[in-house]
Amino acid sequence: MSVRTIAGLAREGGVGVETIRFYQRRGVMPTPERWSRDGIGAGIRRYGEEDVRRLKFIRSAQTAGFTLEQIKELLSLDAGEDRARARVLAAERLAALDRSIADLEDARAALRRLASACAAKDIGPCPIIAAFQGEAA
Amino acid sequence: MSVRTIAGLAREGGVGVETIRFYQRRGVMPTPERWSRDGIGAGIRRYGEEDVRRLKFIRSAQTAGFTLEQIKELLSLDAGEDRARARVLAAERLAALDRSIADLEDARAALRRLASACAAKDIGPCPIIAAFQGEAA
DNA sequence: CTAGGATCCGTATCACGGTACGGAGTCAAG
DNA sequence: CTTGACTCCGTACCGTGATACGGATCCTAG
Repeated sequence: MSVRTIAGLAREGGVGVETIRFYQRRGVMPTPERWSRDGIGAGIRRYGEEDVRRLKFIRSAQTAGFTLEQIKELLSLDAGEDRARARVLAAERLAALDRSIADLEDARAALRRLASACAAKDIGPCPIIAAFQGEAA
Repeated sequence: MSVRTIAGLAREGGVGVETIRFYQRRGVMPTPERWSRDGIGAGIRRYGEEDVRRLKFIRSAQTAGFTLEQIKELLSLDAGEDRARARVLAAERLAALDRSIADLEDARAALRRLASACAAKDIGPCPIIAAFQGEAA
């Protein structure tokens, strides 16, 4: 299983074929040469372990909140060994991540309060709006 | 300051005028009647405290990850006092919120590891890709 | 009463991350 | 050597949440 077609790569990465083609257009996944054994036709592109790793990296980085553009930069930095820039990107994303987590935790707390308030009494309006007021950033 | 124009409402809510009009089209903000003192022209829409609260609620709910569609439903439930449905929505969102927070925390841990690994040594490729591999959901 | 801002409204455009479609080329099994 | 699945490619379209534009209308200060 060291060489696969685009469908195999997609399966291993847990994405659709179209998504990989989309990533190729965006420059975050490489577009390997077509490869035909007999040299007659144009052949079909083949993908290896490296591509699987790259695809998994992309999906991970996405859950960390990186955009495809940032991921592209990260990958090119990795290749180019520009460590300073990579550190800056990582630090920025870390700060953003901290903010996002804090926001979500605030939201969760507010929503929890709302849910118990709503469960507590069965008459009158559910205090959804009231519970959220003043929570805004 | 109990009556304001759309620009005033936008300012208080920390959004643009166009955003409010967008919310009106989406049905999450009301479109009050035009109001002219002399009854001659069509007049201009006026907004009050209730609208400010509603707008703030929308922004808060958005940071909790609700979509505009869900917010619209939440607001209509609040008006209609359908507590059971409101609880279901809240519970669903709470679960999704927990998952999101866990994802972000995982990503943060991975990124932290990466950042220190990258800072530790100044030779060779920055282990960005390596650090993320295997972290994928 | 006029000049200037604001407002109103429809419609267009944007960014992001995909998803879908259709026709032509390619490959592998029977 | 045909058949059927898969690939390649361009291009169109989708949902979400805005943001921009431009002409008509409206309001208010001077």
